[in-house]
Amino acid sequence: MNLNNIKGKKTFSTETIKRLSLYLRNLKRIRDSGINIISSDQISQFLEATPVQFRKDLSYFGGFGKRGVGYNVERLIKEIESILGVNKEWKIAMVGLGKLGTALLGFDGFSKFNIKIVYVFDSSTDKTENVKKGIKIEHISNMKEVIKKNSIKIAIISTPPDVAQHTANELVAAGITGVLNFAPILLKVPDHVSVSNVDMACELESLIFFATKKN
Amino acid sequence: MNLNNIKGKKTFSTETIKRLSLYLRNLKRIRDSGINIISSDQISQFLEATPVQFRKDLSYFGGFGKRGVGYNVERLIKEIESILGVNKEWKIAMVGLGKLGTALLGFDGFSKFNIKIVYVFDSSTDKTENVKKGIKIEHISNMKEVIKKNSIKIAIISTPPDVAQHTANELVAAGITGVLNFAPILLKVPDHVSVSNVDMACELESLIFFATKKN
DNA sequence: ACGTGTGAACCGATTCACAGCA
DNA sequence: TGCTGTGAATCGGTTCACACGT
Repeated sequence: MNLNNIKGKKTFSTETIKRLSLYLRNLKRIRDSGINIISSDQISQFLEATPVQFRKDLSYFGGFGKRGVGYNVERLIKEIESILGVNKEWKIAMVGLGKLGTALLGFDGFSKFNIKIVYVFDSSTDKTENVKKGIKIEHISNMKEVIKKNSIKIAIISTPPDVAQHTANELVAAGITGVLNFAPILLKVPDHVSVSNVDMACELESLIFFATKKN
Repeated sequence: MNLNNIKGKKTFSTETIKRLSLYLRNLKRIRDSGINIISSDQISQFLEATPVQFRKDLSYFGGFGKRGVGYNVERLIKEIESILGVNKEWKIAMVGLGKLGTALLGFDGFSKFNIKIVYVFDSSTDKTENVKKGIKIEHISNMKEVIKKNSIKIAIISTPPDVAQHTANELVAAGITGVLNFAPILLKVPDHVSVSNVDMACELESLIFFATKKN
């Protein structure tokens, strides 16, 4: 049992954590296809990861496999869920209900991961008191209070870029410690807050480069 | 003038290209605020990149600055657009018009980058001949032909995971060389095809880890 | 003097090679 | 024997330090 996440001495990277999330999803699919035991070699065929990387990533949090045998799929799912902290439902907030925010709400792709957008805030008053898919849209002036009262920790910023930093400041003041940021700007936040930037335009533009320059 | 993208000897990474795209967007905002000349030190304040990284990234494609002075914003924008190949309009295709695909179409966040989703394919016949926002939704059986005929090079896969690989195969056969993949599986494609995976659930799950484990 | 451009040094993540255990 | 778990080696990307041009 090796716990590297001891204060000041974490040897695993952000990528390790993202991969754990990916492993988890694939393990669930493997479980659903009726497989109980799997080796790192077998699972690597479903993944953009080598068998060693899979084992190494897991080794940061303990050894969950049996030498000479492999991994118990069901147990590994439970362990990774526990490591990530996704073994309970997460209620998260979203700020900004423009085109992007509306699209994200409609997409609703997080609910099957036990992540639910339950609070949505927007500055436009005509959306206030509006209800979309059972979610009450509240005015941004209530944001701080609602987030504080309900101890929300994770928020999605889907506001226009020019108000994103201000929004982030408010969210941090309200107790948010994780931000999924869709605004194409660099958010300045305190050390205890994590920001993950999603930028599909950058992905597409780099794709255009590689898809047309390769030979 | 240094061209490292000579066959078999490219020294820059995928990250370099993604950063160029990010630089481009920020340079445009800087231009719009009326600034003509900027140093790498100044621009780095808008970015998650150091001044050296900015200069290094550019140096792979040539020296665009003036020593002792800085960079001409307008010229740099033109140069980066030319490097990425985004100095013309890109017509791209989308396959799969479920919740995610519909959300992406509604979001329409690519059009301001000169990237337009002009062909949408779906297997459901009741969506066929349908028109959304001026885009004709075609049945997937026409996909190969339409993509070939119009020389489309980039496609978005927003199908369910179980048909994503098959879709990718068809797309590659039709001449696609770049895929933005939203399906949470590993696509197997030939070497000349680039795949960029977008997985917001992974982002959120890793965010939950860091946002709750940090202290 | 000032800021760019870049080989060299550094550092962190991945991969290797093998010890350890069922 | 087979596959996991992991210190050591390797590799690649970032940062340093400084030469160069204006």
